[in-house]
Order: sequence, then structure tokens, then C-alpha cells
Amino acid sequence: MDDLNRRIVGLLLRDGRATFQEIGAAVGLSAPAVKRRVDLMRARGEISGFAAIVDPHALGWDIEAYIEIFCRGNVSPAELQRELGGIPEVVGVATITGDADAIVHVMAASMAGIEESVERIRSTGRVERTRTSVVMSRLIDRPVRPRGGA
Amino acid sequence: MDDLNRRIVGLLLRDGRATFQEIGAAVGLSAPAVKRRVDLMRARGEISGFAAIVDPHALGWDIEAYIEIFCRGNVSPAELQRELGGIPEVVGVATITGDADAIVHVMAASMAGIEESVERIRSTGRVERTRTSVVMSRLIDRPVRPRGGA
DNA sequence: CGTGAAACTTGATGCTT
DNA sequence: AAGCATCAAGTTTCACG
Repeated sequence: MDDLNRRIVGLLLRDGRATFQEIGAAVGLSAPAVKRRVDLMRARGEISGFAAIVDPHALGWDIEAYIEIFCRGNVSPAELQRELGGIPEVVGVATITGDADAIVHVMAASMAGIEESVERIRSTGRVERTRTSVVMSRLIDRPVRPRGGA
Repeated sequence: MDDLNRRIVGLLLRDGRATFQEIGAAVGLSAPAVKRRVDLMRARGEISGFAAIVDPHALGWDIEAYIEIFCRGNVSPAELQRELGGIPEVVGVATITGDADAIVHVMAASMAGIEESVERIRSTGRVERTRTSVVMSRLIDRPVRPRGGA
């Protein structure tokens, strides 16, 4: 990816609804040129999509937790993705090194919602044990930025 | 927030560049009605913005990790926020229940970058011990988060 | 890869119900 | 609050350098 694309991505990270014209004016390109670059980046998977950034509180999600999961036998990442992807409260999943097999980030409306999510995760079958850490206060949550400037 | 707004938000979470007309067709509203609702939600902060979803690899972030930190004595959240906020690789911090005091989410260009981040976190003074889990593969990452939580 | 122009689609806004 | 009409603005395709 060249520097021009990095600048375009930087702008789209800050405003995903910026017009191609605006972006073009900012980076010194015409709108069609910007569109072609963005289309290419989407086709290559560098940009996987666009989304609204929503205040979790507005959705009624007042509590969040990290749930480490320990599985029996082998866990296929694809399987985990399929099983957990269907739970809307699950906002993040990653397989990790260390004693746990994966870490799951969930949001919920109440402690009961967290418990329910844990139950659903456990009931997927392969999960042997979970360890839940409820978030007391979120201190930092930044969007990921391009390395070396935007 | 009523049910109609929730449906609109749901569509915008899946496609942040959907047109008002498309959304309107899906929820049974005219395009201007959708726009007015979206404008209101933005004004109220329920939707804090729109962003491109970018592959971290394309941005030069090849590795990520979760670092649990264990502090000696009392940790003030404000202090943690101040200390860790200065590390650009730190994209998320939350104090949690359980044995660890906080969990820190870091992105880096290489394993050396992770190590460096851990070192910087340790050197903030109050941190006694850390436990790092390197992400092997990220399966889900949904951008349901407010912007600028730093 | 880039530009500029043309046809089409959306966005934004005032007015009416 | 929603719909409709309207004009400005952005998108998209294409021929071309």
C-alpha cells in the first residue's frame, strides 16, 4: 500500500461517510481516482467494510466483560467464529497464546445479560471452562490508526 | 430510542455507507425520514460517527496482544489512563474484576513491538507483574464502540 | 493511473399533512 | 413526525492522455 492509500484510509477511519470529492480534495486527487483506489482496497480486503460507530450505552449495553474460554480437544477457529458470531453481544473474539484458548469480549445490558452470554458460550459444546472478568471502568478505547501518521 | 431507530442502527452497523433510500426501503420509511432520524441520533451522540473497517495488517499492525496487569497497592484509574494513554500501541484499557487489576489491548508491528510495549507498561512504576496473551487469530471484531474513549 | 464530462443517483431542505 | 417535491451535490461510467 502506498502513501496515498494510507492517507485515504486515514480519512475514512475518521469519517467513513466522507465523499470521494472531499477525500480527493484532501489528498490532491479527483473523485473518480479516489473511488478506484477505495474499490481496489475493498477488493483486496484491506478495507473490509464501513460501519456506524455506536454508543453502547444508547443500545442499552451498560456492562462489558472479557471471557477467557478453555476448550477440550482441538478448537477450530472457524467453528468458534461460527458459533460465537451468532451472539450479538459478542463484539470481539480472538484465539490467544497462554493458558486460555480464546478471549471473548461481550457487551450486555445487565449482569444478567453477561451471565446469559457466558451460558450461551458454554453451551456451544466444546467449551470446557470459562473465566469471566467484568469491566469496572473503561479507561481507553481508541480506533486503530495507520502506523506512522494519518 | 425506539424500535425503528434500533433497526436503522443495525443496518448502519452492517453497512455504514448504506443510502438513506436503501435503509428506508428496509424499514418502511422515506429517505428524508431516515435522514432526520440519523441526524438526530448523531446529535444525541447515540451514533458518534462512521468509520471504515480496516484490516490492521494493511495498516502495518501485524500482531496484537492482551496484557493483564497486576499492580501493587491501590491503582487510580485516572493514573493508569494517564500513564498508558501516552503509549500509541495501546488501543484499549479497562479495569476489571478478578485476579488482574486491568487488561490492556495493544497492537504492534512485530513481536519486538509487543515486548517493547510490555516493557513500557511495566516501567510505569506501579505495575508489579504482567501476563501477556498474544493473539493468534482474530475471529470477530465488531465496531460497537464510542469514538475517542481516550 | 490519472483526468474531465455526462447521465444518473443521493443528499438536503422547505412545505404540507 | 412523516411524506412529497425540488435543487444542489455526489457517484459512476466512459473515452482519453
